[in-house]
Amino acid sequence: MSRNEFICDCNIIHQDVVDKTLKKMPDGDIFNKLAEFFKILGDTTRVKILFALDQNEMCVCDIANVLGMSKSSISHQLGTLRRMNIVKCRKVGKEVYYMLDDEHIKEVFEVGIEHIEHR
Amino acid sequence: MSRNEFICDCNIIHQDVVDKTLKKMPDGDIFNKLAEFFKILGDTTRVKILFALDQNEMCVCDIANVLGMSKSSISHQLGTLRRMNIVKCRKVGKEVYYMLDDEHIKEVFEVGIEHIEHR
DNA sequence: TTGACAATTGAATGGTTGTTCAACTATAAT
DNA sequence: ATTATAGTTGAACAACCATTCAATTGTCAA
Repeated sequence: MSRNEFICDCNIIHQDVVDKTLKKMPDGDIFNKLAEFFKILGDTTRVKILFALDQNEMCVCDIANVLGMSKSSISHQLGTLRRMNIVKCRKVGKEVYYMLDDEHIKEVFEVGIEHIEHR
Repeated sequence: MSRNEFICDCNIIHQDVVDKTLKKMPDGDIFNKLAEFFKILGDTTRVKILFALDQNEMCVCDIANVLGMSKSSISHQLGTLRRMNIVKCRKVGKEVYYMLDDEHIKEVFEVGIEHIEHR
């Protein structure tokens, strides 16, 4: 009986490969954070917002009009992006202007586009 | 009455910015594909699988043991990754060995880690 | 051919999430 | 003060998704 039978419903086939790989796996939290970050980019609306903000800073109303969506849903998404430190904003009178808060976003997009266009 | 009132619940504030941005927005499908790609990376299990496969090619059983998860759930996720052309596999007898099918994955990870560690 | 095992698959389930709706705050103008 | 507008927020709903469970396929060994 394998000692792994308690945590997994299958036998190890290559104990050496498993051990070697386990040793190289970093602390578990980095994976959660990475996935959390990519999950943010994994939505069409948010991707469009970020692309638009990469052109100009914009107020909520303008973004809503560019995307053809309601102010409310855009505001919800901007809140998500702000909480993840991907965008920041400044207030001018009644209006709130949003802009990118991460230099890497464009880089990330480019690598993603490379993947898509390569197929 | 603004002509946009029919598609959006708010008035345009900066018509020039909206027009300029709309002109720069690429065809809508690229955003769907980008989001689809990032959504795949937006899951802890899949990120771990990809990190592990970046070390060695591995069979389903070994991956399940490295992650401490069931063969079934790993197989489901590998199917998703295969359908998105992010991993590929080769069959040897009863076993199926999986490996990365995208040179950019490591790059994407690195940019993601940059974002995380920058805060 | 029978039994064992690696892997896949479909259905079911519980949790997550994006949008809508309505109510609300804050600022500006009349 | 009152009205109008920009923006936010919480609840509700529907759609989506990751894991589990059970059944199945395909391959190897006895």
